[in-house]
Amino acid sequence: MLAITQAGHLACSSEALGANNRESCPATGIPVTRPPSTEPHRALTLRDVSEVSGVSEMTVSRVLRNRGDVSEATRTRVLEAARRLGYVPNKIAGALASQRVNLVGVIIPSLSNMVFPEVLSGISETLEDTGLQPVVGVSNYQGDREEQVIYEMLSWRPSGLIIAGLEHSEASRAMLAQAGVPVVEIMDIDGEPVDSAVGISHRRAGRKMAEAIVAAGYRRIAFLGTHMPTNDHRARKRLEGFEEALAGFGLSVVDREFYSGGSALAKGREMTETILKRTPDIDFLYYSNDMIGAGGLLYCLEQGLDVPGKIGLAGFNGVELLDGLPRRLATMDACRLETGRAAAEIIAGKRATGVVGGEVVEFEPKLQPGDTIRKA
Amino acid sequence: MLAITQAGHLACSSEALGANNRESCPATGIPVTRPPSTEPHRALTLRDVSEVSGVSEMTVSRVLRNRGDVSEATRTRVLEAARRLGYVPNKIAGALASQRVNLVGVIIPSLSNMVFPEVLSGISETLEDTGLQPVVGVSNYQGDREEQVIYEMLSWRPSGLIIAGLEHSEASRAMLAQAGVPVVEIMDIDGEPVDSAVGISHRRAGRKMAEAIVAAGYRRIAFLGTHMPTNDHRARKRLEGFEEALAGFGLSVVDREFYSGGSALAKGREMTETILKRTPDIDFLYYSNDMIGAGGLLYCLEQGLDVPGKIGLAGFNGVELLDGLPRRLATMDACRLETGRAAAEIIAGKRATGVVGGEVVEFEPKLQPGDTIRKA
DNA sequence: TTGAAAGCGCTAACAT
DNA sequence: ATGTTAGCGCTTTCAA
Repeated sequence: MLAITQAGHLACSSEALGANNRESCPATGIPVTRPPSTEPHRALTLRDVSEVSGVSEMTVSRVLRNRGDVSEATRTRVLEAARRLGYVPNKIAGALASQRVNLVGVIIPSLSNMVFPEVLSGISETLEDTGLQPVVGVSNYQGDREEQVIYEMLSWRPSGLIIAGLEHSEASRAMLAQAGVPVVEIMDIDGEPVDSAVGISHRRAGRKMAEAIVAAGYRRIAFLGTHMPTNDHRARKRLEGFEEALAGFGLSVVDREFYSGGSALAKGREMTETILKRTPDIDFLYYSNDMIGAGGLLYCLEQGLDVPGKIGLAGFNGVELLDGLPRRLATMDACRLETGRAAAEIIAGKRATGVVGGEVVEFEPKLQPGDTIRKA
Repeated sequence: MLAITQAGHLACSSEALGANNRESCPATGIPVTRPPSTEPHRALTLRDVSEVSGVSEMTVSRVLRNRGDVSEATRTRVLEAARRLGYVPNKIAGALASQRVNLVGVIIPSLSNMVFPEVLSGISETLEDTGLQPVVGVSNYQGDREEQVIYEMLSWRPSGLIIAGLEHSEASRAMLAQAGVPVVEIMDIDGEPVDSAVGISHRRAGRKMAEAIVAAGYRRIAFLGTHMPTNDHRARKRLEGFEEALAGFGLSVVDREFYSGGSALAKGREMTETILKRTPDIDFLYYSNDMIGAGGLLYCLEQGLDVPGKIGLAGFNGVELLDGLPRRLATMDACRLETGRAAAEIIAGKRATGVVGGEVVEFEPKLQPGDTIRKA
């Protein structure tokens, strides 16, 4: 099942050894100066470029950063030398000296849920032309892990921090508050941000969906979602808003089913089968995400159920995937791309500002009725 | 659609200023307490902790890194002081002084294709207990962008670099070769790695699939995939291997269809419809990825086609998603998790080794026949 | 337009 | 077990 080949080749190129060590690649059999294996790799410094180009380190530094006035002649010579040597500046030293770091920490719970990579895309897209670089940390939905990641990131003194959610341990909140750089909490605005926040109100999203469902005439409504003891605050808030709105209509969720782990599509099928067998008169299935909703939809269609006539379905997130299903699942867009963009803009715009201000950007989740909810 | 609230609070606490927030007015020498609002945030240093705890900076440093012998009493006092102040070490300074950086650069083409986040999971899982931290860079399938990202990453002097693919610009290869740290090229081993490589042979994967298809008795075989002018080398190699093997049986691909962009599931449907209308006697559809394959499968089932009797289908990647489909699409596992793990192990195991060795780890892609290919 | 000196905050190496 | 000294490679500041 697993084959391992030991190639044991030497990554050797004459250029790799720098200008000041003439030697040949061992493979060719031509005499060499140094045995490569004993040569500890020494990274090039400004000094090397300085010596080769014949100008001071300071001038080399200026050229490489496009700072200050440098004569065209000098500029050319320096760039040429740097290129020839393959010089790569040491940002660690640069950052220490300048007290400036072009890194933005981004902390998300997971990479397996497409929702987060999508927000990331928005962030990285917006950061692209600001000279800032996102650095991603993953907390695995664990508070203590999140704490570690925050600590780790702050120790690199980034220009800003973007972090998913508003719920963090006390220690985490303390670190964020003291960070001295803009902090943007994303994907949820139902709560008290440490600094800035960008996202949608999940309570509101839940409420809106409930209103749409009731308006369409459904009454025996069930909820299906992830098992969310403490972790998935956003799903919990959505459910809270959902039930709150139902209560306003004198209704409540007639049954519910939870899962954790596994293929969401398959789980959606199973849960749907389970809940419909247990409570056959359900006329609407509200899923906490689109993938389980899609699984449920496939199940219902296979069973020949009348969707959306006898039974309606809705998910949450607005994932692109839904486009190819036999029927378009009703869902609600979580504005992930916009959220990522706005968060990045806050960080980018705040650079070099001493004052830490708080800004809350709320996006309005849009209902996408699809084909699985009756027209009102 | 978009609401913005300005909260404008100041993230300022007396603790943040450290123990020495009492200072003298330069002019009069009379002690004053500074108004917090005008206080530009100054990050705490070892020195602050040293002063508060009453031991030297060096000892504080030792405690914080668990290095060397420190008395339990001192240890406690230092930790207490650090905790109270909310001290977060400056890794930039630490890295510069120690010449060691616990970062591993990971460069992938995209985050939108779940394949890459999955490899990332394998990497980050394995790195977790090594003290190393992955830093992710995205190249958007663009060679020049990749070059920039490599440059940017190397300028932080990471302990290693993991990069998708074997095809890079000349400048990129030069940088990688000179990096002086282990470099692992992943997800493809058909080519000449700069240093180490981990992944599967896509040529071989294509060949294997062709053999399985022919063995099952299919003869009118079509290919559907991404439009791959220069970018998707892995898909290209797969197709090459596929056609090569077909040729061995005296067969060739009878039709082909390409797409780019959009929802893969929806595209899979469209392409399948198109190609089947154009060439009705096709008896096998080989897709370059599972998502378009799933779309095609849904289409075929809706059309009432006899799958796998009259027409067979296969995808590539072995994505978990397939589990919930009406029928399990035949596919080939690309060993993404294992690839991520092995790459991370190479980096972790090589730390502090001066020698640059090359190691090639090949995984064997496994055919998952599913329910869309006839039993031979 | 260019150069010299003085750190940035930490750790290695060497005292004590 | 703890402290002292001398940088790490760069940029800031000031001088020429």
